[in-house]
Amino acid sequence: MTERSGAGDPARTLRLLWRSTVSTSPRNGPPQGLSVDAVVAAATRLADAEGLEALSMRRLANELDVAAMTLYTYVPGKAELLDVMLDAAYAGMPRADTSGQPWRPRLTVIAGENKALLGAHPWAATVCTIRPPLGPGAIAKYEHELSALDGVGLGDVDMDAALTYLLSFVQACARAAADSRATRRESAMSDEQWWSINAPLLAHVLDERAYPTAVRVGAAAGAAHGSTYDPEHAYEFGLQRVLDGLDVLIESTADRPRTRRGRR
Amino acid sequence: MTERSGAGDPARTLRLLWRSTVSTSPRNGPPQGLSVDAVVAAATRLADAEGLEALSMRRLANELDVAAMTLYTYVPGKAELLDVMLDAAYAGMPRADTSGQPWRPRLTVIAGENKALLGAHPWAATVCTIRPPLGPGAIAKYEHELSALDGVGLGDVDMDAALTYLLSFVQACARAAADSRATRRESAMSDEQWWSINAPLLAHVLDERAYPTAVRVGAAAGAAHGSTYDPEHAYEFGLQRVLDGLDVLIESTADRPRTRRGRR
DNA sequence: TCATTCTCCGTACACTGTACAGAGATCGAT
DNA sequence: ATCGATCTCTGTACAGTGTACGGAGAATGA
Repeated sequence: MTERSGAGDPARTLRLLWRSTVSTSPRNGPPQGLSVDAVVAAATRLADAEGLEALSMRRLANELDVAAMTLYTYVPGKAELLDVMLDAAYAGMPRADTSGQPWRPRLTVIAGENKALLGAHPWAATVCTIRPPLGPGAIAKYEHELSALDGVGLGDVDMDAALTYLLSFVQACARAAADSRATRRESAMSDEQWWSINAPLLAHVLDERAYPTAVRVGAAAGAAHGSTYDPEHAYEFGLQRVLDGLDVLIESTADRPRTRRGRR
Repeated sequence: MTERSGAGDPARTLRLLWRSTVSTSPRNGPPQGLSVDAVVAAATRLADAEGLEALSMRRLANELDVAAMTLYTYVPGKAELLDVMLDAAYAGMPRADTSGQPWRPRLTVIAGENKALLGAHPWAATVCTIRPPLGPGAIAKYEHELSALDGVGLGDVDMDAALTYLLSFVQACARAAADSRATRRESAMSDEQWWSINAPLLAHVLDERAYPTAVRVGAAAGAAHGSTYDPEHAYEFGLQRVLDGLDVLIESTADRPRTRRGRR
C-alpha cells in the first residue's frame, strides 16, 4: 500500500496540523504523558533511520515506552500522523533569501532545498501528496517557492505548473536515490556486484547482433558510472534540462506577454 | 514496503525471464496443471484491475483455483513474479517505426508508448526498476527507445542519460495519475469535494496577508483545473519542457561535436 | 461524594509472504 | 513389477500490519 497524505477526516486533520485546541474544553482525566510533537518527532526519527516501512504503530509506541493503542489518543491514525510529519518537515526547511538574483539560480536553490529535505527524510519522497497536508509548513513552503518564480513573466497558472514540474523532478530523483540505497541495503549486494553476476549470465542468452544499440550504449553508460545508477549524475544532468526547458517557456512568454499576470 | 524488481537470485531470475528450461532434466512427478505464463497473466490481470496492493499470493492462488503455496512451484517468490510481469508487459508494448522522422516527434512517440503502458498497467509505475528485469521484453524496449535517439549527435553516455530523463518524467506522471485515481477511489471523495471541504476550514486559520503569492496562485491554478490535480495537463506541459530541455542539449552538442560517438 | 470524562492499554481480527513438512503421483532403472 | 527418486500440490505456522472495542483507573466539576 502506498502511503498517502490527506486521508482521514479533513476537519480533524486541519485542527491537528494547526494545533488548534479549539475551545479548550474542561479537560477531565489525567494529563497526557506525551505530546503530538513528541510523537511526530519520534516517528520522524524512526522513519529517517529505518525507512517508512519500519514505522509501525507498535514500533513507534515501543520507542516512546507506551502501548500501541496509546498513540491513538494523540493522533487519529497513521494517515494523519504522516500528514503532521510531512508538514513538520516542510516547516523545518531552511528558506534561503534569493531576492535580487536571476530566476535560474533562484530555482537552483529551490531545487537544492528540496533535494536536501528529501535527502534528510527519504520517506517524504515516497508519500503521495496529491492532497497535500494543508498545514503551516506546507503553506510557507509553497509561498517561498512561488516567490522564486514571481516576476519572471509567467502567468499564475504556468507558475504553478512550472513549480510542480520542478518539484516533481526533484522528487523523482530522490525516490530513485532512496530506492538505490534501499536496494543496496536490503540485498547486501552492490549494484556493481549485481551487474557483474548478471552480465555473464545475460551474455549467454543475449544475441548482441539483435540489439546493437542497447549493447553499445549500455556498455558505455555502465563504464561511465561504474555499472551503478548514479543519483548525483541523474540530478545534475536532469536539473540542467529542467531549467533549459523552463527557459524556453519563459522566453517565449516574454515575447508574447498576453497573459502576464501577477507582476505585482 | 516498496516493490522492487531485480531482487532474488539473479541466475534463477534470468532463467525464468528467458524461460530457459536449461537441459530439460528428466521431469519426474505429475505434470504441472498451470504454467508460468498463466500465472503471470492472472497476476497482471489482477494488478491491472485492483492495483498492486491487491496482488497477494493467496488472492492470486484463489484466482487460479490452487492453494497459495502451489504458486511457489512456478515462481521462486513474489519478487521474481514481479520481474516476469514487468518484462512481459514490456514485451507486449507496440513499437512504432518512426525512422526518417525528426527526433522530436520520435521522442514524443516513445513517451506516448510508455504513457500508454503505464496507463494500462498502473502498478508498473510503482515498481522500482533500479535493477531492471533483464528479460527479452526489457532489452527489446531499451533497443527500440535508444534507436529513437541514435543519430541526433549525442554521445552514448548522454543518450542513456537523456532516455532515462525522459522515461523518469513519464513514470513520475504515471505515478501521479495512478495516485490520483487511487485516492479518489479509496476516499470515496473527489478532489473537488476534498478541496471544497478544506477551503473554508483553511480560510479560518490562514492569514491571507502572510501568504499573498500562495493564495493568488493557488486560487488561479485551482480555477484553471477545477481544483483538481490534472494528470493530462501535467503530462502535456511537462513533455514540452522535457523536449525543449533536450533540444538545448542536442543543439549545444551539435555545435561542439567533440564526443560524438555512435554515429554508425 | 459521585458521575463524567479523560488516558492508557490488552485483546482480537483479518490480512501479508513464505518456511517447512507431508501426501500422493509419476518417472527411470532394475 | 517393484522400488527409490523426484516432482506437484497443500495445510499449518510464524511474525508482522492498522486499529476497533471495551475495560481499568485517574482527575475533574458539581
